[in-house]
Amino acid sequence: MSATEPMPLDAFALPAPELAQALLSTVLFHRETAGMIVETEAYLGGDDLASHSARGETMRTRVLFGPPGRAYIYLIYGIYECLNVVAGAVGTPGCVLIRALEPLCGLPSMYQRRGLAGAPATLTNGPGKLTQALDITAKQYGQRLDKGALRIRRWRDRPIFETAVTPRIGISECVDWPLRFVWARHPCLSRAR
DNA sequence: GGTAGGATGGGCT
DNA sequence: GCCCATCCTACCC
Repeated sequence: MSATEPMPLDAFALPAPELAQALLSTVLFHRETAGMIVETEAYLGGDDLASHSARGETMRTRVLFGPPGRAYIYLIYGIYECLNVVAGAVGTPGCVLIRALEPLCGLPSMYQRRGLAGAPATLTNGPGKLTQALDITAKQYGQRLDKGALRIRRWRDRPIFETAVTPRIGISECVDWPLRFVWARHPCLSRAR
């Protein structure tokens, strides 16, 4: 595959469902490790009751209401961190959850951070797994993703792949909304479909 | 192949 | 005090 190039900050200024699709095949870098994004979910503002922004702006959700291209990171089940990319414009609290990567660089570090053996796909085929493998924590809350230590870059020549759309995983509201986007049949997805 | 249960802590009512 | 945008292990087909 060809080399990567920076993703300009204004490329993140899309409605969450469009950004979720645009982020497929881009590469997430942090601390000597990197992986290609193959699974995302869009979370909307307004009437999307599954979104953390649905109950308004709080200390935790503050970054969702600001400019796009920032990291929204939260602790889930007291154990795992989940990484989201803030989408849209100021005041529109959409975001994109990064759910799975294909490991590309620094696999020994990923195995060490995960503390488990297994196939490379198991390093990053889930939202809690990939943050552990790339050492992404609440310390990165609010950071810009177009440049810096935690960054997203895109291939100069975007690979050709098929996108599939499904409902989101693990939520109890808006369960049928088609807002999960995957690289179809990719071996590193968190679920087969 | 499958599922049931526990870990664990911050956010919110 | 309850609820999680999860993961792993144990156990059962």
